[in-house]
Amino acid sequence: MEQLQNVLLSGSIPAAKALLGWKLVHETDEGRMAGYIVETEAYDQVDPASHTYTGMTSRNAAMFERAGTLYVYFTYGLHYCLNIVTGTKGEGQGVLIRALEPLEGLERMRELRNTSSNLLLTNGPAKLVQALGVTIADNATSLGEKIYLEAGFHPQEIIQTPRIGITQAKDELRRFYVAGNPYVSHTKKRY
DNA sequence: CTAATGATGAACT
DNA sequence: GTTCATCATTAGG
Repeated sequence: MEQLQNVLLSGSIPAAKALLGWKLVHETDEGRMAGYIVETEAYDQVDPASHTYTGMTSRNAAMFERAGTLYVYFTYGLHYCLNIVTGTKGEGQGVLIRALEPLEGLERMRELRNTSSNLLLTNGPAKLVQALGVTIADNATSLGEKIYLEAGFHPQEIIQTPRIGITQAKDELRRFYVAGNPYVSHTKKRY
């Protein structure tokens, strides 16, 4: 975890890669939900697609905090997504968690997501936030409170691609995922 | 199977 | 008024 903090400090791109395989845990009153991180994207202040590109606003302020802060934002009028802030305080960068492989609390996740398919539980940034029961109230809190990371597995192969759902800087290779993992977003439905 | 679209609100020009 | 780091559903082939 010492190691992890150093990687988070080193910048969003190495952090996005290093976070793959870590277990993201949320302790709630309804139980513990957890999953391996299998897909991420890196954002920083020199990136036109980043919320921090044009500077600090009331929405993105958490991204300018120190590494390990959580940035939860509301988008498209109905969805929330979760980032882990990277870099030093004031840099405005972070890693978007795009997909998890569900591990613990599946029952509760299916309830929150209103689906019976495990594959569709957490294979997208807004989906995993809903499945884990994360809310806007968690914005600007830190890893180590109700939400934290535990050591997981070491990915065998990591694929790097352009990011998803953006129009700016669409050719920058800032998306990373665990090769062959069925819970990666935009995977064909197979159930 | 793939493509189009509606939901729904905050931030920005 | 337009854009958006999205998703579920519907229409089409």
